[in-house]
Amino acid sequence: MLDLMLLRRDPERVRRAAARRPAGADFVDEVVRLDTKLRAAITSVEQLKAEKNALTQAISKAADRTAEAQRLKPQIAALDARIVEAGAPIPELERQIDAILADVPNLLDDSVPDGAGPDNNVVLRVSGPPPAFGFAPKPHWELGEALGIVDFERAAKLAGSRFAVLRGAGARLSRGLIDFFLNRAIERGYTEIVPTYLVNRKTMWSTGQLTKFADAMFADTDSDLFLIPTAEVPLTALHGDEILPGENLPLKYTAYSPCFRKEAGAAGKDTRGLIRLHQFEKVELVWLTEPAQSFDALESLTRDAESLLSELGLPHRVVALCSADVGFNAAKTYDVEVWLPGQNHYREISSCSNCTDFQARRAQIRFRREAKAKPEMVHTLNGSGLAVGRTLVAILENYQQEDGSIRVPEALVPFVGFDVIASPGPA
RNA sequence: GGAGAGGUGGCAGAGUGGUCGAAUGCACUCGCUUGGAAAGCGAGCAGACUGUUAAAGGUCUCGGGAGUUCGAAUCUCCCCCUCUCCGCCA
Repeated sequence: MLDLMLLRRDPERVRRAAARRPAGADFVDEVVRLDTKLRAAITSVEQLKAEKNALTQAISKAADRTAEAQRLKPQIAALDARIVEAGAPIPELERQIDAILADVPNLLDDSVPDGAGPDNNVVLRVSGPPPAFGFAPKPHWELGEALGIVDFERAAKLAGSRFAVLRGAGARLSRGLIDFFLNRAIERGYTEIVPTYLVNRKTMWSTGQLTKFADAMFADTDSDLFLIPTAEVPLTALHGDEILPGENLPLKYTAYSPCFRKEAGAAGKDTRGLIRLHQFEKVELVWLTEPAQSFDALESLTRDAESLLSELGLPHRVVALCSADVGFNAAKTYDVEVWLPGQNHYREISSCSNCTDFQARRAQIRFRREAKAKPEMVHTLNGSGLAVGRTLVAILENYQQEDGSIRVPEALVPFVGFDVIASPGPA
């Protein structure tokens, strides 16, 4: 949520920044108009209430309260009527302002490149040339099914399309990756969390997932609980409605979690393979920082994600998302993309975002610089470190050999207990 | 699932209709004291909005919402949450 104060004080600045988004800046004038009316109404109500409170106080201080109450009743009743009248427009004005602001995306950072779509994203660095193969590399779904370690047919039987079952060495590879990712995060100073995988509506709203733009999430309407689409939600909201001591910042959290997404807007996209499923595994990285540190933190967070790919020997690159591609919550986003030789393109494997104070304001995550200082909003950042399924895809495709077997990246061998996958197992 | 208890400031915990944004204790901040510390003493210490150069001042908040009343932390109703006991269970 944008800062209404900023909108009041400097609507021109908000207008300029918001205009860079496809959503545009039309809301600015409307919000300013509504807010001006709202504040006028509030001011008059408060003045009238002050008058009424003075009379009420007079009663409580009177020698004969009953008599004084009788005497002042008509005046108080008159004030009550005026309070009701002056306050009548307030709920509707607040509702309108909230409804507008709730769906306005975060303001982009100045460093975000302009662009109309993914083609305008800027490649910042490339880890190295993609490896050359002495044969035609296969896509991971062919490799995985031939080895018997990925089973789409039985997953469809169990749950439908966009699900996969891992078997034997595939399952162990997935589990080993989770362990590897978590260990590396801990080594880099992250605190591991086992969060809830279901969250309530308020939590989901507070991290910006519940907007009119959001694809529907899996939910239990009976209890009004939502399956998390990413551990970003519980990790970011962990300190919601709290005021943190400034010296505790930055806070760095990591968590493994399953992620559930309906993918309602992705019909027909990535229908084969493990790329886009209703259920997948991910290790998430989240930072809470002081405002001045958040953009340095974004660089650091992105390096953390990249380092995992480097250690696994997976070719990758980092791109800065352009103005049209940065998501609702973020002021700036770097995507880390891994090379998939079986499909001959780069594919997002981690999306690292600085959400500045946007989620913090929704979730009310604040900090105090010093003991008596006024609370300020923290900045929140998140990124995958990494998406487990997509890493598994990258390993299958990059480490495939001509006979269809898969070498296990050296760094991962201690975590999975074998160095080649030639059959489903026992491996 | 059954029965009961309870939600007050960072924590503990008073407060059952007015002078209560709220006693007291702990924690915390500053000062005094001290060679230094502890103890002791003094002062401060909730958040939001409004207002102002800054302030003063004002409004709201005692889980959330609605109501009774001139006046609600306190009374009534609804909702949410937590805890205890019993049952069941990974």
